[in-house]
Amino acid sequence: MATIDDVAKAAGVSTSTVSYVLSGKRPISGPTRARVEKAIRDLGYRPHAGARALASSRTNVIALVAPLRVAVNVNVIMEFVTGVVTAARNHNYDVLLLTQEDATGIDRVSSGSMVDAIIAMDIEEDDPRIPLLKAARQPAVLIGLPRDNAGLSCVDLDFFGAGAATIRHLAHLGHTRIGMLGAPTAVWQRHTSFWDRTLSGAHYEATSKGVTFTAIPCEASEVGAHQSVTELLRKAPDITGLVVHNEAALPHVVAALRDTGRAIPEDISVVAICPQHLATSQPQPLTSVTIPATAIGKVAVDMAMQRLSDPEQPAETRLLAAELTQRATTATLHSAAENTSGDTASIGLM
Amino acid sequence: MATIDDVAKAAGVSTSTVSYVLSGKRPISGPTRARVEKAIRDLGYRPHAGARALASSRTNVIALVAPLRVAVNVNVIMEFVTGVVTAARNHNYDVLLLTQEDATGIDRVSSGSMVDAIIAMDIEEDDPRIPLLKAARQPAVLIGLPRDNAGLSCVDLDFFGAGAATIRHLAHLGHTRIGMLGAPTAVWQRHTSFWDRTLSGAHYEATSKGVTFTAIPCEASEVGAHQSVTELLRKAPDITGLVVHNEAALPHVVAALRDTGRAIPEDISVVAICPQHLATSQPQPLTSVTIPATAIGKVAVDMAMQRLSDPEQPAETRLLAAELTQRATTATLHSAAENTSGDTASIGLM
DNA sequence: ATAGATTGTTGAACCGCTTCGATGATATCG
DNA sequence: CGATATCATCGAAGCGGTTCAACAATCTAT
Repeated sequence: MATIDDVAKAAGVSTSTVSYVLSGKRPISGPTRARVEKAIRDLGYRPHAGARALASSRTNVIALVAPLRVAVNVNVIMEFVTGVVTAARNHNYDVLLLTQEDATGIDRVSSGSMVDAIIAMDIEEDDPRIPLLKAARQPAVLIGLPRDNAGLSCVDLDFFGAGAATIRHLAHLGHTRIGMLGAPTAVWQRHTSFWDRTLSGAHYEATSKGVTFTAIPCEASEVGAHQSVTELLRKAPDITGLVVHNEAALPHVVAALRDTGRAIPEDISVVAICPQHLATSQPQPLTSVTIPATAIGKVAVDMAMQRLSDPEQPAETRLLAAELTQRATTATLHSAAENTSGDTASIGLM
Repeated sequence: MATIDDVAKAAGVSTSTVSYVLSGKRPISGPTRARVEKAIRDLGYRPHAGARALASSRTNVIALVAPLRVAVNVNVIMEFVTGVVTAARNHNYDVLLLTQEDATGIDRVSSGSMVDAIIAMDIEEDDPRIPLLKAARQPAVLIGLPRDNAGLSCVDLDFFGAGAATIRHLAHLGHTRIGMLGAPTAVWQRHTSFWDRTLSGAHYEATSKGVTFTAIPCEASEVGAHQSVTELLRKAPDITGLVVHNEAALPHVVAALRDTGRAIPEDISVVAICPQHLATSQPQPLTSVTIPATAIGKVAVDMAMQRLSDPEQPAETRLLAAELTQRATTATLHSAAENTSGDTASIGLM
């Protein structure tokens, strides 16, 4: 492997000149720069990452802490990861992948100076990683919103707004009895931050709009989806609107509703909170609030880069606005009443 | 950050002694070792990864090249990644994540000495990455089996054997008209290695067992699955056995078969090639050949480590034996005949 | 013509660790 | 008892870059 000295020799300049050509931190005359660049090309020279990291205290690597268990939401996670990796490359950064499960990971890569910044996803309200991230010498960006985020940058979809938007949309269409199928019980109990916030937003909007609102958990499997639909319809048999915030269960929920003889959107309107491709790839495109996973990943990287370039930069929290797109699965209660018994309509007036 | 010199000073020894305590490459007396270890603990010392890499030409990082596009088989990919990351940690290695799309990635991390080895997944017959991997100074391990694998280590499920096993199983149950739904057209055309081999194995076994065999592609979506099922039943209306090698389409295929009025396994036996959790999590557990993704990821890492510890170690190819597990979706043609018209049975005798 | 500023390049120190050869102290043997 | 082997530790030379102070050469203003 050619070293920087080999290049310098070949170009007839000092090693520092080569370094400055590479980094652009000092002006180099045209002819000199050309000679150096030729030598680099001829020798196929590539700076040694370790040497560079040692001398400059920059690794050009960021750590990404991701939940790699076979999770309910692999699709969403994958999209986050893709967004992060792609954005990182645009800043000339590579990504070191850590699993949530490897508790020592954060400390290891941080105090070992393996990375310049850390991005952690799937953050819970009281996430055990928070103290580690605060203690790290490198800036950290969380994808999610923990209870205590002092000194840490956070990005996420405005899930409170997302929850509210779904209710507002359904209420606007005339629905007054609304149900919600959410995360699996485990996520619910873990107080994963996104889920708590969706629920609050929905509750808040339901209260202020005066509509009844019933939310229950939903497992990710086909069987679980059927059970949850059954239970929800038992608890609140008169609902005409349903919010589903569970990517994995989505298709099964739709199927289960049909199995009960309910037509979508004639008998029941359905709005999802999920990545866009999931909403549009269904046989009947779903009205949905998009989870812009790729965009969030990109913002996370950008925030990390910002804090690297200006260490004085204070931590900030950025919540991306929720946008609801109406597709084929929601309709006004009025038009629904045309195709169904008067019961539903009268209930709507209660 | 404390350096090795700080530790040496605190322990009253030379820096090299500290280094040898850490690496164990030279014997150190009990008392000395104890003093050094105490100093390390007191100072919270962690070796600087860059410095270490520079001095030892070992980074303790491996690169993993993964297809991060939202692929049909996110679940499987995720499982490979998990297997690799977990296994890597057991060897005290971290994982740098590269995307397939970033063509420069392999060369960058290789010639920049960012990693000690490279693992590439989702290999095609004539994969454009092969020349890059051969040119790399670091050992490479492929998950998949390209046409030309000289000098490269490969691991994969024995997909030829898997394809053969599905046919053998169905033939053993008396089925003589067998259909197969495979990868999407794109994968088929790309000659992704696993799919070609499954097909060959199935064909080979079908020929030798004298059963008729019809395979067509299948897209990953619900709509695509329905279309493929319809087309297959048009081309080969008399099939009593079906092999599905397409994780994403699996549940939709099952649903589509039911929609045609066929009961599983009474009217048609179904065997899948997919990760185990997918087969068992269906409402009706599927007879399947397991894709042991986690295990393959682990083997890939182990092979890489082996070649690192002994550079003379020649490249080898390891194909994990395919194992078929019978569950609820396959039955003998005889018992099927009891519940169906004589037509099927007579065709079975042809 | 000369002091001062600007531009382009260099030499050398340093980043933090590994590893090899050397050294002194003990143990082993004929 | 002296010669030799063994054990534990040390000093110093890299590994391959970055960066700073300094210097030479050229340009501007007086």
